[in-house]
Amino acid sequence: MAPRRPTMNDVAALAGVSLSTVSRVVNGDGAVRAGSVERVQGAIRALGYRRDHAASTLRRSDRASASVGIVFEDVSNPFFSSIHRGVEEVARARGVLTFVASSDEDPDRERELVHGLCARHVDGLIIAPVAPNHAFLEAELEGGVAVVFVDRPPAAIEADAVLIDNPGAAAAAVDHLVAAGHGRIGFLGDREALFTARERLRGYRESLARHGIPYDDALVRLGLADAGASNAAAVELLDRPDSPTALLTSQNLVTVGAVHALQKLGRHHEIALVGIDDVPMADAVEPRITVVSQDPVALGRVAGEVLFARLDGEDDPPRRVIVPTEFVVRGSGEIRPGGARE
Amino acid sequence: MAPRRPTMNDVAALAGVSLSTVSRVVNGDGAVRAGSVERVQGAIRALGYRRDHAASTLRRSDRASASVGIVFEDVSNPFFSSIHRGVEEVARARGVLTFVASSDEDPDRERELVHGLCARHVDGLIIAPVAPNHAFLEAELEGGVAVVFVDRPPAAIEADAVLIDNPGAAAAAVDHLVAAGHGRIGFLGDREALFTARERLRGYRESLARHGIPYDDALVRLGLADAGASNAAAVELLDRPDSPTALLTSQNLVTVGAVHALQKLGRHHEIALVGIDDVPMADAVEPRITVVSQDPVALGRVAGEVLFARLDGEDDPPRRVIVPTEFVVRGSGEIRPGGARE
DNA sequence: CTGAAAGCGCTTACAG
DNA sequence: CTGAAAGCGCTTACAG
Repeated sequence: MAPRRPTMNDVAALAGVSLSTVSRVVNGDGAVRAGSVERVQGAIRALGYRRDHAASTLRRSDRASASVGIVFEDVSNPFFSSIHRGVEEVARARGVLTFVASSDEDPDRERELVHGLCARHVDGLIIAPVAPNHAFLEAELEGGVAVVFVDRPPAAIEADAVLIDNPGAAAAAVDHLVAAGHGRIGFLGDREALFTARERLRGYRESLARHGIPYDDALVRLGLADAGASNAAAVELLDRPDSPTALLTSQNLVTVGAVHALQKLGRHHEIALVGIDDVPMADAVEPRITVVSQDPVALGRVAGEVLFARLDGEDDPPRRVIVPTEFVVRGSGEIRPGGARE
Repeated sequence: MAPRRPTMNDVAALAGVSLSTVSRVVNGDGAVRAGSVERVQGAIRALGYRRDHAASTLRRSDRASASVGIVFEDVSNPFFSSIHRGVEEVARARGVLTFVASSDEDPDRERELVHGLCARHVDGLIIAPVAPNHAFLEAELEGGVAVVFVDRPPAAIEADAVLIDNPGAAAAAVDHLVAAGHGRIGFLGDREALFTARERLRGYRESLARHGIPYDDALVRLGLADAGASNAAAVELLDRPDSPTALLTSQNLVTVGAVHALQKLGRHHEIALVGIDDVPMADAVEPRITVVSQDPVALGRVAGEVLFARLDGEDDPPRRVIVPTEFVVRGSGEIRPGGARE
């Protein structure tokens, strides 16, 4: 069977020094004679020794495991995998590895994942939260893990959060459509249980109000969790009397569904559309899709930086960091009522 | 500061039993009196105790940590994040958590990641390899980690691999284009250093040969690592005298770049295109994109199943599992030479 | 059914 | 500069 991996003891024996000395060399602890260092390093090479990180973590005073956990709704959603990428960039610079898991929007599963991750001694946690209450994190925080929320703030607990200006993004989209002459602007949104969905809806309403346009429930469809649901909702909405001349889609999958619906109906040159979140191939579609784009890699990078700042001992009160969005004009948002191009 | 997390000793003290008994209860080891079980469970609840997984791993005989490591080229590439999703699905059913990291196509980094993961005691590894040689894994394999390769086979080492039929996918695309009447079929491919790129090119050549079409270097562009490079290559290729009437794009980012190029040139209704790998929004583009689609979630699921079978003790010789692809006819691949639709 | 003791691979005072 | 010893939180024989 497997010939046991070499341990520090094996290295010590081969180098003819004590375990302590090997530990000092491995950790670069300085106070070791040059000759001993060489003998130890020779033994390490000869045996192919590598430190057992888990054992090291167990014993060392700071308990740092050089790993962090990330909990998303769905790791295969490009929005989240890009956030992961951003976190990884800053983690890598510190030799930190990342666990990544999907909550599938199940609060119970989110909690289980957090506990599983903490049981594996992650130094910190980055969470795109779904649970309505994160008080269960209190114990972990006291245990020393750092936690940063991303995309959505925590509920019932104080912690750092890295967000975009959700109402602002929706309002910018409405402003843009109003400027193009639209008065009947439909809103296709995700489930209201989600913070981002609620906040974007709020921005939509507030911007309408500022423009003196009455809010009309008949133009709003919520609870769209995937492209299929969005597609169906768009078809239904556009089939009604007094249907909207423009659509605001609140999220990338919702945008994809609405674009499909417009293509299917042959009304993609007639109905204006502005999405929140960029979508892949947005500039290969006809018309090209105007969006308020987030930079998910930047979101992840900032979340990672905030997390590591905490791990480095920063102890300011919890803060909210807002990562800027960008308005990307491409064509679909510049269609005037009736189908003319600006 | 942080009030130390409760340990098994704290539970034992509160429950008035020994450490061993607590361990038996926590591990469901059976042979404990019902009354003791209750007292221990009460203490666990009262203290909010949760087992330290890392310490448990260190001591237990099988050394299982209930975590696996995944190494991809780039975690934010949807192809890979979908594979991750598939792995996660089977891992979740076993309470296993996944580390995920990007090699960025750097063999050195791939090796470092593997070592970092093994130092953190992963039970197994799933790798989409970039290194030209994986002999460095030998030591880890002997140390007991299971390794499964996905998307590309290992080099210089025997291990399980989960792949698609790459030459077959490319050949199917060529067959389809030839059937539509094309004789000059361009090939846009990724770097030849990649197994998949080489194998798809081979399938392209073999299919041309079967159809009696001479291979022409002037129609082939390789080394396209991203959409931008592919875009530029397509523009350049189509600008030449005797340019192709159809394109075979060997990978999702390459397809995206080529689609952009065709749109930009206004030749998307004239030049046929078949891609390998599906792309997002493929059916929202005009014409809709015909592809040989892989199922990356299935790739990940199968890789996970093979990995866990090994961890369960299966010791057949290393095997290759081929996950089927699907030919998805959507429009772009059915354009005839000269631009007519089939 | 239960407990005392050893030990997983490492780090960290403590002496020298 | 170096080593012997204790101990991180747990599991696992071994006795009883």
